[in-house]
Amino acid sequence: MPELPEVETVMRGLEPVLLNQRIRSVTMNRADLRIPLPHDLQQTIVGQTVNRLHRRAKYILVNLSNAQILAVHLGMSGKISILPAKTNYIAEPHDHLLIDLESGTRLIYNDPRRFGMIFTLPSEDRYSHKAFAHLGPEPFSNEFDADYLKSKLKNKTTSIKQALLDQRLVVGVGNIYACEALYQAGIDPKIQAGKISKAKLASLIPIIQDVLSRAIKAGGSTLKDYRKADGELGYFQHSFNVYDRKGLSCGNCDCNIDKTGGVQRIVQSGRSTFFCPKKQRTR
DNA sequence: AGTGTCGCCTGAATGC
DNA sequence: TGCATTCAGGCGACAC
Repeated sequence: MPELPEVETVMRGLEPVLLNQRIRSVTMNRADLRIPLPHDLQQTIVGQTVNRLHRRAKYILVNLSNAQILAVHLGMSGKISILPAKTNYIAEPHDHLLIDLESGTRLIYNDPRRFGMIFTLPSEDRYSHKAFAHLGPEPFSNEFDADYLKSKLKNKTTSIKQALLDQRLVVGVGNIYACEALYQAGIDPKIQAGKISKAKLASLIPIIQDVLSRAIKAGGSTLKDYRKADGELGYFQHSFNVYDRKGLSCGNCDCNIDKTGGVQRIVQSGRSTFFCPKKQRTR
């Protein structure tokens, strides 16, 4: 379940391998992802050199020498592994796309649930493309400040938890880090987004940034489906305060779990929310 | 326009 | 044991 830290980690892992490399060939084993691989992927990217890698929201963007961008979204279960040159490739189930570089390195896109997305776009369409046009600010940008948050959430009747998951408000925050940030801010995930004071929202911003940057430092979180680009495990999951801790103590817990029942799990529009009812009461 | 719900998809975990 | 059900969740599509 890659969120911003996981995508950033994968992007950083790919950068040294891909930068200034020429794409030698592409093998599409299976194109019918939920959003199908473009049929002209091969002719768009083969022979091109990688000029730059970056990240926008949960997309990895690869700038190519022909002014096209290769965009990769890992969806729920997408993984990219790096097979060094002269290493024997052992095919795994769900290896949908192989990209071979001039260096001999092979990149393998594997995605059991096929929720991921891979497509190309002209770099000039970077802001107008429908995948990116609606996206809100990056959580580390200056634009993402208390004034912005307060004005965007004004009169919002939806819960703060759901609001944080909306990529039009701010990008990169998914279910795990929304839960963790609200815990750290002491905000009740159920309360209406429009009812939170500006001061409280102001405090939430550096907390979101802190949770995300600590997760990036730890190499992301390893859950059922996600690993770093080099196949090693991220370890931020060991730092969860509330996520996936139903009935257990929260991070800074000093409550009597036998009495309180510990971390609670509720479902908000089909998504699990984990929170500590004692520490998250702020409105 | 804003909000809520569903479907996509597979594998792991759980239930009977 | 084995089969069936539930759950995970990012995002697009759709309904109201």
